[in-house]
Amino acid sequence: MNIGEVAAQTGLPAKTIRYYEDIGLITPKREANGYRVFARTDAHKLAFLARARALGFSIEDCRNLLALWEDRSRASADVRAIANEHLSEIEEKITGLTAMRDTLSELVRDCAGDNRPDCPILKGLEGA
Amino acid sequence: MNIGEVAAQTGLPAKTIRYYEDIGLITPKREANGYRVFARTDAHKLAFLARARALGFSIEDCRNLLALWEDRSRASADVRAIANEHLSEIEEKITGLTAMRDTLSELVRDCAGDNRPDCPILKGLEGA
DNA sequence: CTTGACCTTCCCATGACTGGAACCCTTATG
DNA sequence: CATAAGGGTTCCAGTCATGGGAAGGTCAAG
Repeated sequence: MNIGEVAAQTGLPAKTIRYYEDIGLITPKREANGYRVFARTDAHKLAFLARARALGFSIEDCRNLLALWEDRSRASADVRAIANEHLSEIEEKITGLTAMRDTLSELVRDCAGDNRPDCPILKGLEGA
Repeated sequence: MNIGEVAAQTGLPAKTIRYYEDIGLITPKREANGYRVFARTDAHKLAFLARARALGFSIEDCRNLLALWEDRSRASADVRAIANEHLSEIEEKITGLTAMRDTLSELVRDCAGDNRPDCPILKGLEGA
């Protein structure tokens, strides 16, 4: 399989796949002409990576998850620890964004949004 | 006012304040010795920027908001448009993160998290 | 006179890509 | 047989909003 095909299969851009090789997440073989050859296991790894990234795991988390995935004698506790850690980061982000949204939507609600210069949004940004 | 004082006042790191000067958000004067001198208006601008950044506005949004803030003949509609645009970006992010959280917490919930290798989280990442 | 706390500029690094240039390989067509 | 299209390759630079750290100038206190 060439890079284009595996890109189409996994939904990852070819550029990203090359990058993943660069940082050592995958190690596809090469043909005589220099082209990368992706074995089925490479494609599986990339699909795994695509899903993990879609769930917001960092590249380093992905590296660790991939290692656990390939380790037949892993402990599911190790996987769970990574996932749980990530889960609380996500929840923190949601909390922060929700606070932003609430503040901002109040300001927007109070703003007439017309031709006049008077603007509660700017007043809100100006000072407490 | 020197940079340290205005940093303490606004809560912005000195590095960030220098960066804001670099990209033209503020233009503090200089003393004979080369030190930046922050007038009260500079400090106000920085406080404004700190609040806008805390609400997640991009630097470019901040630049535009700052221009509107200083324009006595602005239309509040212009401010509102920027804020509304940003608001929907925030809401998109919240939606995406919430979806991640839901998927991930399901996987975590189903994972025993013990010494055994069997792991629903990895299975979930492996394929649909 | 020296110490320590400021301040300055400059360059490099982050995360996870993305864009683009310049070039090679393969196949189909005029 | 030349060429054009559509793969592939490497390498370099840019993104966003800073942060780290080096190398050095300035200033007030002891």
